[in-house]
Amino acid sequence: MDDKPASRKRDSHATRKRILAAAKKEFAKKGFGGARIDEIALKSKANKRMIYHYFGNKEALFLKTLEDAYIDIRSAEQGLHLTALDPEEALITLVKFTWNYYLKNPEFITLVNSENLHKGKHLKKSQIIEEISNKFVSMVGTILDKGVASGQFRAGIDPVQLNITIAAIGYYYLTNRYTGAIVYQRDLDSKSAYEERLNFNIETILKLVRAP
Amino acid sequence: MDDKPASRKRDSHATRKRILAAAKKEFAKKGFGGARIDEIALKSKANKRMIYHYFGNKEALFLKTLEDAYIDIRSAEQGLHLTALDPEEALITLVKFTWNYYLKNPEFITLVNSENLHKGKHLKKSQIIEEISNKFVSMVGTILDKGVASGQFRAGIDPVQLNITIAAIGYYYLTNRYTGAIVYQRDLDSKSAYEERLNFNIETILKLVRAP
DNA sequence: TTATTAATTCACTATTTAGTTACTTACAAA
DNA sequence: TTTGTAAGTAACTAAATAGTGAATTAATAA
Repeated sequence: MDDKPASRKRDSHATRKRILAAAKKEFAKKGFGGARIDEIALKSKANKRMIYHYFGNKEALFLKTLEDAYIDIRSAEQGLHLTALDPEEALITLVKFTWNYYLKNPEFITLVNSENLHKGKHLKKSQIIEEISNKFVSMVGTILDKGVASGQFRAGIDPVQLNITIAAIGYYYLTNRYTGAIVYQRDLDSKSAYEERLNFNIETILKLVRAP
Repeated sequence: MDDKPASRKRDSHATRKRILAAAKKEFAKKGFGGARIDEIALKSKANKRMIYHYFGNKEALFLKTLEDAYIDIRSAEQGLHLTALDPEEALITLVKFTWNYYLKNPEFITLVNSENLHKGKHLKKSQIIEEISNKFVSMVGTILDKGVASGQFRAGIDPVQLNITIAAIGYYYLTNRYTGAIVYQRDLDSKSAYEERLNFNIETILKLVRAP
């Protein structure tokens, strides 16, 4: 029936995947400095030597993990086909998507935080990030232009600043919800708290872009 | 002339201060997991044994460092006397202050990030944080109430959500400016980029709160 | 002066760490 | 069936690592 044997004992592709999955969890959980190669080897059920064989060293493994995380979010964004929507609907969809992606992929946030702690030294070496970012950056620009043309949005909004703001209002809340809960003495981590925040964020962005 | 000798050879107060200053830098630079006690001992020119003598262990030292950071920002905020200002002026001042504090105290951001990576486990043990946070949280509530009463602000804005948003739009930009510069292919780290962002943030908050 | 206390130092441990050397084993093409 | 290649393993190293035990030294109060 199967073209390939059901249980290959040697499978470099599968081993690489297991290592990357374990690395994502470990780096996300403890940051680059706190992550342990031995732990990644254990959790991926790969021999530690294979990590060095496939990825070279800890820093290169971190970069690959980070690249994969960016590729995942950017391709999911492309799948939204936002430029086909009504401009206001497109922005609402983007705010919701961004929020839900961060919520469901908490590793993304902590990986990015860890990389910024190191001032972007790993990502700077990446060949792929710039090209996958281009489409993403121009997307919001296109939405804004359409909204200005239709009279729904005011003119002169910088798409990069807007993009950063859309990310910020979701990202900050989620990454800092633990200290936030202590400072604000409120549960920020429940389903109803999430709903409330998402609605507030949509409101924030719409009030920012809408024509007077 | 001097009441106390100019160069005391034994000075527990000074030693503690040097240790805390070095710990702040080290934890901020490498996160809790990446920070090294030996490095803190070296940089503070204190014997490593003194760190354990005064602070117990790495986690307790981290908590003390974090507490001091929160105490510093909260007392600076209290010094603004925002509730005495016109409500709109008060919010603008708070947005500016928050931005400039993050910019001039980058350790605050990375310490808080590191603590959130560990889901707030250290700060939860803090006795002092809740009480210093109370005044801060109610401050924005008072400003909002005054603005609603004067007709400048719309009613129904949650002061906690607003507070989080004011922090978010500054914090996210600054903490993620390194990966941001790569993704957006723009220098986010120059004086003019800072000015531009601060203006955008003030606009975002005013459009959010102003009465229609 | 002397006894007490607290600041400081030194030398140490047990464990963990990233990374390596040298090997064995499965597979597939010839 | 042979043989080259790549997947995988085991055992190791040198340097770090958080944390300690026990001694020494400076200031101070009696």
